[in-house]
Amino acid sequence: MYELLRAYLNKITSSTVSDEEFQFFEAAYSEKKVKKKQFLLHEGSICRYMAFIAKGAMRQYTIDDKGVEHIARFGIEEWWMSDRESFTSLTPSRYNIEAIEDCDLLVATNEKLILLREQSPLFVKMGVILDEKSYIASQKRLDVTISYTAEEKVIYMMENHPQFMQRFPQSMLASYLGLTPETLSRVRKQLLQK
Amino acid sequence: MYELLRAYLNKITSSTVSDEEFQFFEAAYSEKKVKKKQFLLHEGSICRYMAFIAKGAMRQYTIDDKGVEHIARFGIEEWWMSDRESFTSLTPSRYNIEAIEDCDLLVATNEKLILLREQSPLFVKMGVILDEKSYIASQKRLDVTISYTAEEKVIYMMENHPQFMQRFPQSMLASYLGLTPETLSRVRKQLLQK
DNA sequence: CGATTCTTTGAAAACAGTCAATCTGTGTGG
DNA sequence: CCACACAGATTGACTGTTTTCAAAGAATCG
Repeated sequence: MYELLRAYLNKITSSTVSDEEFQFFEAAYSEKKVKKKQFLLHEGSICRYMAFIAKGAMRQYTIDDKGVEHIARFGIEEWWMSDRESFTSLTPSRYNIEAIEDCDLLVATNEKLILLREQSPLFVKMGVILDEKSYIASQKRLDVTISYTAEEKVIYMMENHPQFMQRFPQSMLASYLGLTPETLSRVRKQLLQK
Repeated sequence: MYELLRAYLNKITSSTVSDEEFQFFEAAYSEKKVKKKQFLLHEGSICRYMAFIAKGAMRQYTIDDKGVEHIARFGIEEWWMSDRESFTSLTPSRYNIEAIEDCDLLVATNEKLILLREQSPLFVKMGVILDEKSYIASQKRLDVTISYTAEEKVIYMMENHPQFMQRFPQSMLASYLGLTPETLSRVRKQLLQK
């Protein structure tokens, strides 16, 4: 499991982490399994873990006043899951993080990461790169959400996140795109006929 | 002008920056004025500056295939403007950054900031805090955009960004919210009648 | 196999968008 | 300083897309 993290670290930082430096990662992260339909985080509690998905699929979502779920993000292999606000500032989270499939995770607490940040320059580098990637991704998603029609959203999803289309139920994909499940179903049908 | 940045730095990091450390900031940032309707960044060119708005108002936007403008963000006093992707990776930007009012800016190039990052721990701290804030803000905006009706969006805007409502033209506010100017106008009228 | 959950389909209603005309306010040049 | 021009905002009528509600069909799980 740690080898997956190691390979990911090398890939994302375009470096080769030494055995010595990677030992700090092994000390910081521990293995955790979360079964399908179980939660890594519940709304109202503090997010204790920053989790690296070695295997499986998860979703992070809120529930609004009307009881409607809104999916903030999906995660699959090689993605990170956490409510960063809650994680770093130790405040109660408004998000739920749920396993959609059985998951193998590598998790670290905030204290461990503070230590790791001092021990490993590559960890710091990874953090900067990830921040930037997630910022760019959320800008793009905002753009899509604001300006695309239902059909354009679905096409965008199929082209840019085909993995998601296969692994998450339609109703969740619809919520992610800001559509109703019925609309998503109809748009898919139309697109298949072309 | 530098005093504004200094006060901001103290506020955001909950610290008091020493004269010594702040000298590095003064060396890194230089003053720049941008007049109303002029651009800090044009689509297709590389974003050379990370700008702190000391005075004025700006917007950052893209133009899509159909020629429609989409506003990614607004900025007023004490906000930062830049296309971070272009700025750090020196790639051509797809954004425009335009002054909506005459602006007084403090700008730094990427090289200067790399240096500043080594000189000033407070600058690094500020960077982490800003990343987090902007990430949280964009998650929230995504939520609003996906799940709110036109009326809810306008109410959200009035409650959370009243400064924007006053300083930016309706058409731009509409674009920011993913509405047409007509719809924004109608919703405002309805709300005033209540 | 039965029960539950998810997806699809249909019809009607609500919502926001489009197009076009009018109104308002601001700034500019005569 | 006034009058005109221009851009932005409002209003109305209409259109089209998406949602809502309800029911039937398919898939999944114990």
